[in-house]
Amino acid sequence: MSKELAKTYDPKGIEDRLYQKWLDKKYFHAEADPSKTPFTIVIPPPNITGQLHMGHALDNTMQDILIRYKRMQGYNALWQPGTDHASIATEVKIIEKLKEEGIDKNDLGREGFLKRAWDWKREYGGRIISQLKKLGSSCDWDRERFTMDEGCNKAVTEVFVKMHEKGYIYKGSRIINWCPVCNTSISDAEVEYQDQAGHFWHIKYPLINEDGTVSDTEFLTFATTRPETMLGDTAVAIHPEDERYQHLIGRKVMLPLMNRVIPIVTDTYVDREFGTGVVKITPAHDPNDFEVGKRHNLPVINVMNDDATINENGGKFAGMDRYEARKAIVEELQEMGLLVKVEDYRHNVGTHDRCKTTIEPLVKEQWFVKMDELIKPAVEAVKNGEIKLIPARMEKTYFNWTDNIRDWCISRQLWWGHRIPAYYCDACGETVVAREAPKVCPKCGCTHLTQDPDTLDTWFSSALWPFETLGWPEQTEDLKYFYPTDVLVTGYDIIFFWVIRMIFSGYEQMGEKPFKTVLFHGLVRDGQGRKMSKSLGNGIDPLDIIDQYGADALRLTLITGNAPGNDMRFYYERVENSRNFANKVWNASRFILMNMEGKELTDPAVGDLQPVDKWILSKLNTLVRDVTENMDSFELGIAVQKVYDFIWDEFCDWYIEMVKPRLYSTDDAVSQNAALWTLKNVLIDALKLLHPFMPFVTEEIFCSLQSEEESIMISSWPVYKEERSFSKEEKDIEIIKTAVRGIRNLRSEMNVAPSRKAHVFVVSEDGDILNTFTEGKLFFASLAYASDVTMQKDKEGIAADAVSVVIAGATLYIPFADLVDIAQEIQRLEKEEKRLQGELARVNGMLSNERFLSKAPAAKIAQEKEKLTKYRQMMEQVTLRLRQLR
RNA sequence: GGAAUCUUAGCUCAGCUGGGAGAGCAUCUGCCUUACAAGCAGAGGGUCAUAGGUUCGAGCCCUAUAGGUUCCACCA
Repeated sequence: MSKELAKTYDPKGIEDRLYQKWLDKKYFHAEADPSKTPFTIVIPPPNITGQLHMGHALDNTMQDILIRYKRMQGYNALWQPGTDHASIATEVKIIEKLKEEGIDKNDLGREGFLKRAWDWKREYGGRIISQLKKLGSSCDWDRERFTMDEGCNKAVTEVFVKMHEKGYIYKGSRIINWCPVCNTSISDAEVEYQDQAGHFWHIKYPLINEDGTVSDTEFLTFATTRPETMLGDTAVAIHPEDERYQHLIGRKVMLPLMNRVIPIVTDTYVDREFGTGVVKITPAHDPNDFEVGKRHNLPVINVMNDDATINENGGKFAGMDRYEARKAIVEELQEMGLLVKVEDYRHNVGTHDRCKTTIEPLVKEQWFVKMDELIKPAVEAVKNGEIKLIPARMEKTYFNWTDNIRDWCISRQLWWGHRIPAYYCDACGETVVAREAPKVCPKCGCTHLTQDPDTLDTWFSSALWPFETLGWPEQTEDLKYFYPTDVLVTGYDIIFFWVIRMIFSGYEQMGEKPFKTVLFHGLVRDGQGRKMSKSLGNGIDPLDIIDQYGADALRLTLITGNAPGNDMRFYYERVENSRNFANKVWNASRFILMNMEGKELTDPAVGDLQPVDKWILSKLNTLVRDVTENMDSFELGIAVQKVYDFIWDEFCDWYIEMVKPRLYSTDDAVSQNAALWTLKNVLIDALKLLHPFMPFVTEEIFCSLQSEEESIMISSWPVYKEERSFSKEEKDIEIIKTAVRGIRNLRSEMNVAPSRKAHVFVVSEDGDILNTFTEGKLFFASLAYASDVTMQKDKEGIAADAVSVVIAGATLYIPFADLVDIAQEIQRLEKEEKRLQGELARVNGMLSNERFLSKAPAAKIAQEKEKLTKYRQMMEQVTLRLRQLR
């Protein structure tokens, strides 16, 4: 046990060694076991393309804290890990890599491309996992899953087929968001709106006269930000009640450049106040126009190819890029005298969140999930508290989305992902959705069927994550035991992408919520509050921080002062502080180990414990209760702050200092044993409370105190013990602390050199000297040791003692009250008096209110009565003390 | 346009259901005291954005105003 511990804590080597030990001992592994209560968290699966960033570090630290806490509490804790195939992100990366090699995706063909993708997955998929391990994550790695592994594939197909059977999945021609660069459709959630500078082109279309000729005097003027879409115009719309245009209802206009006669329709979608009150209608290239077109049975003319060039429907502009065409069209309209004016205009443009390309709304055949029915249980669950969101304000964001939900476009024109299990008959075109590829067409008997080339949105499989990882669609023991999971920890930025979709999928497939609580965290920003991003180059690599300061320091930094759902800024100063704290714990432990050297500890009788011992035990006891409460309500930042304060302030700065003289003198073995015993036991419990946050340093010390074979991570979480609550001692030591501070201040004010020692006389009310001390290295420690003498009480229970201090030849007689300054004391007491008056009024009011007495629970009434007594006593004391002081 | 959220010490932020104004860093003073200078002991520094209101009592609840951040929707 006695090994030399370094003077400063160096996490290097220690962390890897301990992690390997935990792995070897299989501490992270969980098996279904009906004799124990499960506690389950599924990891938000990181992308296989990903590198660990601060967001991951925060997310996984929080999960690890919860898992370690529950594991110590005796729960069967499972942290289910895995990775996500991240279809589009991965596909883009692979295409980039191929491009470097001079290979085009299409040259490889689907099979060849997928082979490359799987190679990529094998090469890089494990990278982020090993990075998570550096962080200390106690995931059950034996259960690692991948969203495209066999089980997940099965789950995806099963869900698709089932939902198709129920009519929740359908194929339809809709206007979708098309990314011309990625060449795929994307869902609404993937569109990111950016404020961009653009233009507002005011254009006029000539009206058609009654005789069918094109008017050269009558025009209809409107404004557009996208003139090139005019090629696909099939109407012009006005508001039905717009007085300015009543005479035009029923007439037609000539679409210039295309020489197409199109109708004027009336629709309330048109805002009379905006622009000229006239809107050109392009059903194929604008979501709103599409809806208008449907209402008026307008033809849908698609004028664009998938790469956003104009197609053959665009007449002579065919082949041009959309922006080229825009220029050409505007020029031509100007020549024709149909361009009225051009204004600068800022507006929001939809872009693809991955590649930032301006998306093109296009009408395409795609697969959709019908949301109106599916979303209902998901809304209900949050409304009635079945699923709790933390912080609660996230519910508003949640409902904001669910209330305005639209059908989910799930097909992607990509290769990397789950292929849609739909098959088309080559002969008759019949669509078959099935778990297995059909051999013959059920309609015409043809044996040639082709599978839909599209794959599914990556979030389609992520939505099944909480149950597919536990074995679904098989009814496994794991699934029955661990589902529903307990907590989901994630960033608020993917509430729409992922959280909601998991919730409705859980209810739809399992008939049960996927998790009980969702704990949201914010973004980790840089020191200037900016998002960390590659393009800015302001990202801080968590692995660098771990390398430099240790994983414990990183974890503590991420958790302290971080409230749920709030963004935080990352500062190196704070990491240093965290590292310093690890060092503080290390050194306090070293001190205790040194003093325990060669001593046999025995459990002391309660009577052998000194007031200081009882004080720290009592403080610890309260801490245990508070921290446990905070942990249970997911207030991790508050919990760790309390542990931090206890260890640094109460334990190190006061208790250890106060206890030193007992350790250094050999004349009282009983007292010494009590001190050592207290030191060791308080340290162990404090380490346990700290372990979820700082697993490595706590384990290292724990093993030095106990034995290498043991582990703090499977030790039991401390519990509140009534018999360890010593309120009298707590109060006494607090008074001593005040006295000590007062004396220190006095010395400081008098500017006395530290070599000049003070003499302290503890004097009773009658002026009898009860004890004397000489200030020295262990000056206030002596005071504490003698606290039973010092804290003589007067009849009213208030410390009436005083101290005399002799410094540099001058004798000062100081009643305790003076130490805190009489004026201040009076002020404080007056405030207290006022507070108590208010409190008494409140409690009195309550206890004389019959409605309260009849309706409130008995416990509450008893509690209030207790308070009343307490407040009365306090009031008496305060009044008395005030009289004395005045 | 709708919504959320924030405004607390020089900086960055905690402060849970109303009762003590706090932490880290920074600044200043004094200390290498045999666990720790990555430390110890102290100090200074705040009308808790502004104006009202509710309450015995408001950083916290309500209303309005100003400024910031974010999300959603998007009017061509």
